Amino acid sequence: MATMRDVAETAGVSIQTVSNVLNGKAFVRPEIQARVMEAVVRLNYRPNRVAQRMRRGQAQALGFIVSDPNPRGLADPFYGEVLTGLAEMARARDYDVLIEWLPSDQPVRADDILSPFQTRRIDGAVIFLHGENACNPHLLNELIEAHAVFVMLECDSLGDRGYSVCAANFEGGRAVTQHLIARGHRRIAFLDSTQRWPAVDERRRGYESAMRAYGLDAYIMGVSSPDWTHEGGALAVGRMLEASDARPTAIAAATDLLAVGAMQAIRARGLRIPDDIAVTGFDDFDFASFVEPALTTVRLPAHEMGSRAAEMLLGHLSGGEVQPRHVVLPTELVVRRSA
Amino acid sequence: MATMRDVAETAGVSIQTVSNVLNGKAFVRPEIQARVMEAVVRLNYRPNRVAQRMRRGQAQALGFIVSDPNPRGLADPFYGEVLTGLAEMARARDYDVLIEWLPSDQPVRADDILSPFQTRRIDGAVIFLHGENACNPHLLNELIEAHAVFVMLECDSLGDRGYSVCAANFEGGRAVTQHLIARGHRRIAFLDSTQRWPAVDERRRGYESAMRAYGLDAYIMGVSSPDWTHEGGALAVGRMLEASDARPTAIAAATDLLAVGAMQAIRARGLRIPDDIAVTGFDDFDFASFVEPALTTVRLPAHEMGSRAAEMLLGHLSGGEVQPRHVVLPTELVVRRSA
DNA sequence: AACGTTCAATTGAACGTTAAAGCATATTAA
DNA sequence: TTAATATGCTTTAACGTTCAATTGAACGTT
Repeated sequence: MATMRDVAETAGVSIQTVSNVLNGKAFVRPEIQARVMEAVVRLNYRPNRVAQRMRRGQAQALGFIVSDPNPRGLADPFYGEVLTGLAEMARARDYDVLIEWLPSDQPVRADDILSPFQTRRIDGAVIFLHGENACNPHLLNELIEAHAVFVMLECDSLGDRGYSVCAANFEGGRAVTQHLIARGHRRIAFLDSTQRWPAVDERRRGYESAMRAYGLDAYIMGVSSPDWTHEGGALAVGRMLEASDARPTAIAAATDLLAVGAMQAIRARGLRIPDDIAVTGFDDFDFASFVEPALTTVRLPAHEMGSRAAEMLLGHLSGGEVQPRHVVLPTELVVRRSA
Repeated sequence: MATMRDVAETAGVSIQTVSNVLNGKAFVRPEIQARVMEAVVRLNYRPNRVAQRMRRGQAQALGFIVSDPNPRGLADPFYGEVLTGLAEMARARDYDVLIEWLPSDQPVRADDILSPFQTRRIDGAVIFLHGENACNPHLLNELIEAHAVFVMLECDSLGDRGYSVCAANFEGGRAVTQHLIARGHRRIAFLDSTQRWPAVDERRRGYESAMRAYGLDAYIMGVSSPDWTHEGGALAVGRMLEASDARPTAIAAATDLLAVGAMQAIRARGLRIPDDIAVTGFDDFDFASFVEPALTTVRLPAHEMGSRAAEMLLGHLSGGEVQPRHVVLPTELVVRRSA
């Protein structure tokens, strides 16, 4: 592989001049510029990014740090979409994207996240933490104190000490509940995990807000173990259907996966959707339009979350003032046939 | 951030001795080792990976290079699963994983793939190319001639000049067809895109092989535009259902997405699955068990494809002989209710 | 003619690490 | 006792690039 030195020798100039031509930092005579560029092409020279990173003291790379106990890992399409948005934006600015998948289901330690910063592999990171790790104040404090540059997804608890990009979970929860109410439902249950997760708490508050606005009683169904899975949703809803005399006419699930579980349990008991019980989800996963009946749900702006987060990181890294520090991107009610 | 120099000064030894202690390259007196380690802990020293990469002349990073015209990008769960397997293996060997998403739907150029190698950002790559890019011999030749270290997914046309990891597409196609035959079907159509794609060609050959073995006629239904989508599948199957007098009793689709499209078209005409027409897919996407009826399909070993590919790359990079060069991982027939 | 300016290129040093050679000191062999 | 060998740490140099300082020429001013 040709180095700058080779180019310099071929063009008959100094190494620094080659650097100047390539980076446009200083004025170089057009004639010499042409000679350098010719050598660059002839030798098929490509700058050694590692040497650049070394000399410039910056990694020119962003990390995508995800912690999720789910064994399917990054296969969750939400991550893929976020990552695509992130990768597109990074690519446009010639930054690399590094994947940091934290497989453990134990509490995330600050070191797990700081490590790629400390070893100078990334300049900044988009961080998504699942469940109870999501807004852990101790963890966040450690990151701030270490001066890590990062954007949290679905957690805006850092005020002016941090950046975040969130979906409008509250509004989404309210919109889907209002939709159910407008369809005439009055007994509407919210299907949730018992494991806390701030993003989902917002969805539930949106639901509660809508219910309150219409003077209706909220009814939270907690799914415990297996958490956040369709099996868990099916189990919880199944139990409810057998026990209950005043069963709800609609179930608003906190995620599409829980909604699918609910649908399975409902159908397994010979009930019809949406006639006997309406079901809504949240996320608008791929399969939402494939299930029968197609799922009414709330779409997350996943792709844009990735690109906006990258934009904020890159803005901060290039020294600009990034405002606002906390972005909430709109969610969208997608009405299909399940409610 | 502390450097090796700081550690050396704190411990009262030379920089090289610190390096020796940390890398275990030369014998250092236990007493001095302890002093160095103490300084490392006290200063919270972390090796600068960029400097290591620079000095050692290797990136300690693997790329995951994907080209897919689909605008949803990496959101396809297949990529997520592969990536998870890749990331786990890389992490275990302390390699980084770099995402290289080639968004274009134009032919992939060798430079797109070579660029991260030439700029020294990766040592090796797992490459997945979609559709007609997949086994483009010119492209592959250029990669080989540039001495790029890579493992192709779903393309084994390189003989002893390259590495590959494939799913047993042929066997999967045969197995699912045999399953349909065993269920009594005789008129079985294969639902495919008209756009060529070697991995899917294998599936079709598996289908044809099974059909031939039972003396049955193959019937290929080509889906053109929109390619590889469920809309495309629905359109093609819809047309077939209206035109045909001798309609098939089963449809073996080349992908789950096409299968879902087929199911929608079938249901839209008031026919029942599997009673009137049985449907099978290929991929075992998340939603395969959520559609109604749950889809009989063939599971791809996506996670293992990622980890095996990483293993081969790492093996090659550490100078070992990697055998075999071409790995075919078993697929698994997953029988659900659609066939 | 002497001087300061500007322009266009060069030179030297540095980023943090590791390979290789170097140099003491201690140990062994003749 | 002396040379050969082993041990344990240090010094030097280098990876490829960019920053900062420097040189030398051309030019205009007084």
